[in-house]
Amino acid sequence: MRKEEGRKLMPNNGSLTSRGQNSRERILNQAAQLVYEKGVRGTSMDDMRAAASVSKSQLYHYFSNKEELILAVIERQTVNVLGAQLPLLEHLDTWENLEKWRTTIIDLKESSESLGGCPLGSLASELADQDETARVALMHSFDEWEQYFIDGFSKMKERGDLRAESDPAELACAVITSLQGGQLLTKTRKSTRPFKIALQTAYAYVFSFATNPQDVEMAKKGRSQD
Amino acid sequence: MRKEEGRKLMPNNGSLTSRGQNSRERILNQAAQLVYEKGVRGTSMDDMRAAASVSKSQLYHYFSNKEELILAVIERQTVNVLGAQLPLLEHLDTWENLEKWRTTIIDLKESSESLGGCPLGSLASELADQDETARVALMHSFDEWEQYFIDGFSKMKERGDLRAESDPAELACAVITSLQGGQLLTKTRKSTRPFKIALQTAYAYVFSFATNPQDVEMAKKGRSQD
DNA sequence: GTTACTATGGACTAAATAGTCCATTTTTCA
DNA sequence: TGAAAAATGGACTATTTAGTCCATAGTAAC
Repeated sequence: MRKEEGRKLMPNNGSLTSRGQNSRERILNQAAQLVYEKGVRGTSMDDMRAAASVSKSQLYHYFSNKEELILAVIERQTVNVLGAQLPLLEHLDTWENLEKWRTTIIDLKESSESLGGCPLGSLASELADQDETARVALMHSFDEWEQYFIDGFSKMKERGDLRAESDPAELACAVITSLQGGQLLTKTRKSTRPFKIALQTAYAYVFSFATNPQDVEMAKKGRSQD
Repeated sequence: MRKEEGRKLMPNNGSLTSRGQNSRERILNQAAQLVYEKGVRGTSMDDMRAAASVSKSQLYHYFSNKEELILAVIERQTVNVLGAQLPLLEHLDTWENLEKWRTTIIDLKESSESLGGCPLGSLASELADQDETARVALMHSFDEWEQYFIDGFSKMKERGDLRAESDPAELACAVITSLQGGQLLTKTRKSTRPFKIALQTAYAYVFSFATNPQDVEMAKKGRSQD
């Protein structure tokens, strides 16, 4: 009961007690988890209420309706997904680091028992056609994700690792779309094979714009030797 | 009222009158359409009932419950999706025909107003984790789809268009996953750009196994001249 | 026509759903 | 300490949902 530190005096955000923040967090975490497992329409407000061990009035005290809660879930999952890869995302500017990102998320996928697809992809598939606000939010999540790749590829282009006719934005889009397709098929087939093939496909496309293909080979070797 | 021909005597399948078949078809078509637009959980049995202009008892006369109806929808959408590309799918064994398939489905996507994603992909995203029977059915749908590519790539390999170290099954998987990822992002971004980039990415991967890259260039030129 | 089967209409139920409302408890801070 | 604000408990409602049931109408074939 004494684990939170930034306590008392001056509510951290819009007039929320630390107790209140705690409740709100619990709701949001449980909601994100449930929605990931059962989908938005497959998760009732009461399911989330029960999972978070709060009362109905609390649920509606912190989120005025389901739509708003789901919007918060989208933001939360964006932070979760990008956060899990953040240190790697920030340095996607060498062949070696690019390789490291790939092997890391493949290991992540392979070690997890879920095979449940990407939280953002699942939300996008369910909501893009139903809720314009959610669609735009998810689009921005993908923008944010792609931007790390755009930045990395741009640096590689400036440095001369990628040829002048390469388009960093296009390559970034290729990586994210492939990854999403891979997640979807992997979830459907309950096998990581499509995921790996999809990433391989996207990478081959990126590599095809390499100025010195030997650099790419070296980066791969460096990985497998390690 | 006289449009159906295979009428009378000997019910075409399990004791269904032509009138009955007509009702069943109407339900299935409307269900497929509604589920495509609003998702499985977003479409109630009553929605489908109303759209098909049938009574509750009819709905449950032809489909014993929602799960079974959705299973029928999966089969129907598989036929719809593959059927729309069938003549092209059956001859994916030259660079030129491969190009023709790509340009055709891109044109299809671009001309349609929907931008609503692939019906099979959407179903897979919603159901793979929820309904094991549906997951397996969808997996088989993707198997069937991929098989056309496996067959085409195998022929190209035998003929020497694709190098010996190429793996037709892997290339087929690359095409389908890319396509699905492209559909998802295109639906989220309301732009056909991701769809086109995803296909471009998959094709570049396939082309990278070409024995004679000039053949590929010729096939592309042949398209753009036409 | 009569018999047997198929097709249809629609009322009905039990459970689940999103959301409201008000009373009570706990915390803040002057 | 005491008033104001935040947090909580939980009953309640109106609607939607999947699914049942029974009665009636239509059709096939002898």
